[in-house]
Amino acid sequence: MSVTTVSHALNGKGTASEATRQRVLAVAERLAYRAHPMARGLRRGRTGVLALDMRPLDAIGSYLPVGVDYFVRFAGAAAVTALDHGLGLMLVPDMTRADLPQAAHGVDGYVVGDPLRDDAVLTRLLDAAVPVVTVGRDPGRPEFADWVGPDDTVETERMLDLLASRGARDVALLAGTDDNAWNVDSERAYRAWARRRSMPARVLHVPEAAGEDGGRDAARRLLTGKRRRPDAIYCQTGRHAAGVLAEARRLEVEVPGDLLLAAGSDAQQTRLARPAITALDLAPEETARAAVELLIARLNGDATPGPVIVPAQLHVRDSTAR
Amino acid sequence: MSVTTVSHALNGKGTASEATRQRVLAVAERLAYRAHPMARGLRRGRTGVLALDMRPLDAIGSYLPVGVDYFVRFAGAAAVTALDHGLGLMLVPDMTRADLPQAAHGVDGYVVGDPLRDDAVLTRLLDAAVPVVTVGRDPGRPEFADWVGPDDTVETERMLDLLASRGARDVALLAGTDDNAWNVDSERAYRAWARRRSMPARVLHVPEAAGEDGGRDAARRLLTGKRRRPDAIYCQTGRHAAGVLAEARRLEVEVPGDLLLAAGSDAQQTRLARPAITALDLAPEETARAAVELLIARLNGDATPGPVIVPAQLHVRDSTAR
DNA sequence: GCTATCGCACAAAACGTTTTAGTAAAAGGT
DNA sequence: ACCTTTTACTAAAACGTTTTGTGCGATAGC
Repeated sequence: MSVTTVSHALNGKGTASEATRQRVLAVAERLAYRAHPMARGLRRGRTGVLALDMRPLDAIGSYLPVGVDYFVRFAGAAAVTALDHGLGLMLVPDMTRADLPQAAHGVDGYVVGDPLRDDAVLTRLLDAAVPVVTVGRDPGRPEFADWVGPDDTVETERMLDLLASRGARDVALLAGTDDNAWNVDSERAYRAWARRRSMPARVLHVPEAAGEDGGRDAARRLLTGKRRRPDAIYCQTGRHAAGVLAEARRLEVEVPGDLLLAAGSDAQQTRLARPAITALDLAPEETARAAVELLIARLNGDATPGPVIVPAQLHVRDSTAR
Repeated sequence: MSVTTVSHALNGKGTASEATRQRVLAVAERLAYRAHPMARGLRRGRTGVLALDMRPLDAIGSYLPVGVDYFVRFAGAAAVTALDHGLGLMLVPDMTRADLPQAAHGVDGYVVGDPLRDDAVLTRLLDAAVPVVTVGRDPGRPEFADWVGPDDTVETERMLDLLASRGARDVALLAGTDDNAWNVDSERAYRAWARRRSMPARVLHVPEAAGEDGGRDAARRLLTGKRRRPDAIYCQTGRHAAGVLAEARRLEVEVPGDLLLAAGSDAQQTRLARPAITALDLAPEETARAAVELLIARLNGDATPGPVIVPAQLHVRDSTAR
């Protein structure tokens, strides 16, 4: 029996008789035979591996855009989804490094997390004609539609409406400094919302990396400054929110009594804080699944349906109780 | 110029004159040429990819042996270490699945997290003669020496000594139910320590998956049972400890006044709890680095130095203040 | 001046598949 | 009975490297 026949039988490709096909399958099963992945890859031009590049993985602990548990939930779900499609998922810590492992060039496609404006990694991949899907759009690339994520405008409005419905009349925004769609679109939505309600907009920018300390500093400025104290603070990140809460307590500003508090992304900090902090759960599992599936669709040449919007889930907690 | 010469020049293998070598390198640089990873892999028999299998990744959030942030820090550090050696790191959610991606068979070696006794995944890999390193030993395989992790006996004693030095005379142990080395060795160390001090051993087993609720239940039993209330509780997992703390507060048992509390693994729960909980930081980054490097040594045929012991770091916090 | 030795470059084989282009034999149509 | 189509299988090419072995001119040794 020729190798061709075997290959055909195993892949269901050629015109083999049912008898031979079964015979091949039986023997393959018995020998626990598996096609050598690299030989197959070489021929087919496919590795069977996707890459996940969520920024500074080497800086974990000190800095992560949307928190530690977001990453785990995302990476886990992405790996499982890839597995469901017979693919592997490779972690690429830092695409910008020159000495990228050989393997990083051999993957079939990339999922890139939270691109910055005109993101360098994205540029590199697009130039190399590598299929790529991002989580959140690149603010500098409006024409790039292969992204997955929440509709930041809608979600921001939803949260602001909640705060308003709980009595907030003067909401301050505590945003990050990264130039990504999340920050940009959320701030724009906030300003538009404020304008519609003739509410003066007040935005503070705190580096994501500043974490809880950054939140504390910002809270001090907002709560003790000369200007009238806001009756609600909306923080983009959960860690900033936790910092704000700690500082409010220190200043004896009651949450939620004197101040409503909410976060734009859920994290352990928001869940474990007392009072627990109302937050948007950005649905990392859903997002990861959608991203991997969009990427696979792209690989298969399926017509891609532009961006995939994954709705966030609003967890209303004690920090916004009436 | 022949392909042979180019290959030799790029890999520094053959006998090429310095002149040609430089010429090849220059052109390769200009064209941004990179050897096709799969073709290279096919020939060399190496993929350039390592696999990381830390149990049920699909169950993340609901269950993880040592917590969410342990996983991130471990995976991140492992990926970076692999990168430093020019290798990629693939996430394998579940080795026991039959439909494992092709790619999972093509990797050069495996890092397997916290094996259970006579671990099925480990058996499978060893049978297939795939190089593998585990995090923590397999309790059913004393002869298997390619593992990396803490010396659970030493660390347990260190923690118990701390509790004793802070006045504890009756320490209860709250262990997990997974049959892995961490649980097994810690419990054995605890019992030996108790015997040496003529202290009655009291061990409760709570499923890792039970999380904080499991900790609460156990605390209720320990603190309200007929038997004399212990003056210290040592929990293996941070989440159990957080549950114990919450229940103690509910029962108006003061921590650390009436009860000392410590955890065998650090987590956000232990850091964020009030009072913050004394815990062992199992040094995921160090461990990951050591595991990847041991695996690479194995791949290169270096004489492996048996298990690599990575000391934990003891974070003394308010839950064990005098 | 003849033969080893050496330095340099290259042709060809090998890695293990998939795919293309066939070739016989059997079946079908007139 | 002849031509065409279908069926069942296979030889060979291709994928892009690395490695092995070979060739050839130059230098060195005697």
